[in-house]
Amino acid sequence: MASVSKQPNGGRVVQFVGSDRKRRSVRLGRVSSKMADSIRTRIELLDACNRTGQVPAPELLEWLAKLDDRFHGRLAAVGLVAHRAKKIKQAIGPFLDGYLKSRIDVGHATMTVWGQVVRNLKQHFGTDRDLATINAGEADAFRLFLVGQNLSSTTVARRLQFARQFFTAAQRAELCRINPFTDVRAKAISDPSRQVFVERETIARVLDCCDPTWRLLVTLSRYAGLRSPSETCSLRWADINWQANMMIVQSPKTAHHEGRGSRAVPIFSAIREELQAAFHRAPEGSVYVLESLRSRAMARGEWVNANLRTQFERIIRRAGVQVWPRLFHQLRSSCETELVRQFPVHIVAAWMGHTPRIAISHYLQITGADFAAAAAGRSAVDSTSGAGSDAEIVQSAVRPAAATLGQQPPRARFALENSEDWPPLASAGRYCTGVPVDRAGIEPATPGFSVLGYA
DNA sequence: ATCGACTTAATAGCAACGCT
DNA sequence: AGCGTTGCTATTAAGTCGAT
Repeated sequence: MASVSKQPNGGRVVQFVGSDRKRRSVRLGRVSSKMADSIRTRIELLDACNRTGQVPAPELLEWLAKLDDRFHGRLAAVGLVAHRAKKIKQAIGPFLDGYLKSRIDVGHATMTVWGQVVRNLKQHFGTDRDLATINAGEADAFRLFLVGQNLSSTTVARRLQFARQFFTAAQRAELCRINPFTDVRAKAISDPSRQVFVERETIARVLDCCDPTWRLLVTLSRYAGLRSPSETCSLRWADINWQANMMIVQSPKTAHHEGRGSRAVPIFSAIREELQAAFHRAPEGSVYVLESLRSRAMARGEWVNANLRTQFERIIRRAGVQVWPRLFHQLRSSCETELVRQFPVHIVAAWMGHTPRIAISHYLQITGADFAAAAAGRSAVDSTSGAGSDAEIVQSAVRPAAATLGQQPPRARFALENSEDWPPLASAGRYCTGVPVDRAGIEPATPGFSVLGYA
């Protein structure tokens, strides 16, 4: 049926007559006679299947599947098997651009971050590079490239994670066989030097240099722990329940998680006055609390980089205060650090809109006040000024809810709802209407508003 | 009807050819 | 150098036919 012969150059060739009666040769290169013979047997089997229309045995199919493209191509050339689907060369640049474009499901900020990784990948590999040819070693080299950019370890880790995600997408599209980034990981080590506790005295000096709008923004960041600009700029007057001392904070960052598009946050004593003053100032029909900043942070209904940082740094310098790293984040972090001195971490984490685990690993700080209090034999709670009043506000906020429920005392209810990670304190989406509030009274009535969201 | 010798066509094996 | 094709020879399978 088929024969093996040796060529002058030492290579072997299997010859047979195909079903079209033409003599065909399959070159094997320099292989042992034993190997050549086993291939000859398989070629005979394939030829027989071709003629009789039978499906090759599983073992034979497996052998075929494992062949490299080159040799498989030779078998296909002589009509023994069908040609493999032609591999489309996919350049990395166009693929990544297309991938980003296709992901209409992610937010603007996510797209910005992904764009940075795409930029890095294009820089390192070149836009025309066939992504199927990138191996794990080169993915390792990309990691070192990122390290060389003087990025923090968390950034490197995160960007590698995104690179892995992009290549998984390519793999699923069958544009590459393996994901070269599967095992390329970097340990994210948080940099404690970027953790700063912004003292109340410090922020007071900064507030003195703020215009009213900025006063409110900074106050909401430092004393209610809102994310800026996403949450501060999303806050509406309709979200504020003056009587219940509670506001519903819209949270774009976590909106993609079930039930975490918004949360209830107490109107702490430290923010109430600022909020009320802003309410007085607000023009008739205002919807958003920080309308003017919002218009700068939004364009065509999408978030854009508001770059609050530049202006904030100017204000801080004007106040004669040294600029601290991660401006708004550290205000939020300082707020949470203070709050856990008064309330259990699971409650505070719920107000902050994250889990206790995130609070502990990224937010809670050790401050000089803790050392001072410990040395003086007091608990950290005692050392926080104004603790009593905030605790009262929280109690007053919780009481009506408990009354509505007519069930457990408020504390028990909180513990129940927030025992592990998140069940949301308030599944607040249901009463966030976005309807402009009538500005007639300073404490607008909000009928049907239940604090915990349990009507 | 069956067997074996002989003939012939098809196929196998080897090596060289010629192109890229 | 590597590849597919082709020429030539050897081998095998199939067909033919006469002797039994």
